Amino acid sequence: MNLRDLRYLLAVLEHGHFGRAAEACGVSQPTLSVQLRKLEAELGVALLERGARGVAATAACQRLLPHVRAAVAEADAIQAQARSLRDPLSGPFRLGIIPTLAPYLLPRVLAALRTRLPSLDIEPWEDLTDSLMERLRAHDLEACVIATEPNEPDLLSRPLFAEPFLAALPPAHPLAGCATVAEEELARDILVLAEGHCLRDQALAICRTAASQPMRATSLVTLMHLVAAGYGTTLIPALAAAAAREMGLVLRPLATGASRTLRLVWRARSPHRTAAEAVAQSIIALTNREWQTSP
Amino acid sequence: MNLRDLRYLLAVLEHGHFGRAAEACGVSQPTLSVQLRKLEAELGVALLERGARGVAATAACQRLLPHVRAAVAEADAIQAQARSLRDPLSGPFRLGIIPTLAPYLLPRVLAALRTRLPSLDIEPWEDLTDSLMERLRAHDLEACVIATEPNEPDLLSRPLFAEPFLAALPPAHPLAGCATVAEEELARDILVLAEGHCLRDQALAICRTAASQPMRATSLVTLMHLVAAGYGTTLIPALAAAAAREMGLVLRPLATGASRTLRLVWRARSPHRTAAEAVAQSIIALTNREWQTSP
DNA sequence: CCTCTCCGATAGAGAAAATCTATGATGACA
DNA sequence: TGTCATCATAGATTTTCTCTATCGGAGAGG
Repeated sequence: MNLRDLRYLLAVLEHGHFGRAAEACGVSQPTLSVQLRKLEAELGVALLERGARGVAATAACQRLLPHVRAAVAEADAIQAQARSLRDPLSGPFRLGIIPTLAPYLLPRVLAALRTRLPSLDIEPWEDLTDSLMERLRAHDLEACVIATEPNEPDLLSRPLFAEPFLAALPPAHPLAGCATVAEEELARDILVLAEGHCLRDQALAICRTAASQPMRATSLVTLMHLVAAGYGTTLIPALAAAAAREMGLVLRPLATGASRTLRLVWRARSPHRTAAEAVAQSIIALTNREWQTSP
Repeated sequence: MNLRDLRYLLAVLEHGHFGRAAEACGVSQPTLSVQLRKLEAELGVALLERGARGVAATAACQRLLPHVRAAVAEADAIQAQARSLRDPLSGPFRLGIIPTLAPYLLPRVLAALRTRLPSLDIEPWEDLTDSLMERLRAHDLEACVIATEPNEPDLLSRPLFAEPFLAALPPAHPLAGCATVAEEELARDILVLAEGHCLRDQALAICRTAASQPMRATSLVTLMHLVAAGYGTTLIPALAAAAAREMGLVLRPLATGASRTLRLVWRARSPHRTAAEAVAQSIIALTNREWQTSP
């Protein structure tokens, strides 16, 4: 069975006339005649009653008609939706982001991304790096923003921007008086996130220490509350600075100026790589401008 | 766009593998490869991401997928329903019947018709002859049972049985004592149905008179009530005899034994003519047996 | 590091299907 | 009883699909 023949059938019924239906379909009258006879033969059911004064649907045909119309309507829907998805910079784009970045980056770029890529339907998805990469491989995400290098042959990535780390201290902390903080000093009472957060590993690596804290924090906000309450110090990424300051923390640059590099990662063969590149480009442009206007 | 290609797409997504999908579809792997590329080109959208380890749907494809599945499901529904309609003695069969016959004939034959033609879905439609014929011509009915000859070139008909007329009298009526009633005598105070009922015209013709009654009755039951109440006499078809007797009317054969002939009528070119003939045949057989068992 | 294997893409030939033009058949209508 | 309108049919042509054979790339494993 063929959608074309179903359309022929609907046309003949609509016009009640093979010739006019053929014209409407842009084919010759014998074509309709042959194809509809073939359709009747295939279904084993007489669909049309050919009278001297026009053509009418048989009762059997009337029973089938709702399904015929539905099938044709679904086909039309496929084409209509495909038309709106035709632009590579359109359609759904599921974007994974790590939790230590999402709440601080998204408010800054999401609205602007919608303006720059109006047909791209960016659906943010927040999770830990490993989960994001797994979803990316499983085609459940089109791209993700992470702070590590993916190092997989199937994946491509592009650096977006470097985000400096800052020492976050309670106001009363001895180091709060220094202009910069040496990583080794921070190490003494540093608090880090729960396992799985890349920021945890990076903080420990930068401070050349291992974690031994009794508290478990699964978000930066929790961590900053702990610091504000005087349990210790921590290392936060620069984009979280405003939130930290609002909580009364003192922020100091690190002695080495260590930073993490955020990257956009996507599957090398993904048909959405064009969109991914465009998203990367846009985030780069937006964050560069941001750094300048509100450092 | 083609239903076949949509099925190919679903198969590839289901198997995640062109080769196995091709086998499932009963075609070669290049066929799927070519056809699906063509489908992607036609829609202008990348549907599949071909990876080293299998094939996956793109985000665009996932948006289209519900419509694709729906279109294929509707096509399957068409074929399934067509299969059940394949038998010419199956499917809906809208059968028109005149009001002076329907309530008396249908109870006698409908159940038996269902037994004899179990897949034929007989839907009775009661109306006056003219309306029935109009609906028949308009393909809103497959056939009708009427008491007149259609006399139209597009229509075929077949006599079902002859139904004698009986004089219906109130018990106190002078003619109630006679074994038979002469039509001229009945004519004096005969009551007939409203205009449009063929029985009205036939009764008046048989009695060689014209109607001049003040009362208007649109059903035999009403008419019989009028007779029972002593407003006059009437002529009823034999199948209504039992109902008339139950109302206390006296029934007498007519002197001439006049009767009406019921006919089944259908469109000469209707694809349901086989069913129509079968229905006619069945009614003939059933009523013949009926006459014998309960005259 | 190199081969081996697996998988999808491609090319070209062949088969199948759809379509066209021309014409036939049938019934309505004047 | 022609004439018109309408759908069906025939045969040629074009388009589309499908096949076999083969290519090329990417992992896997020695």
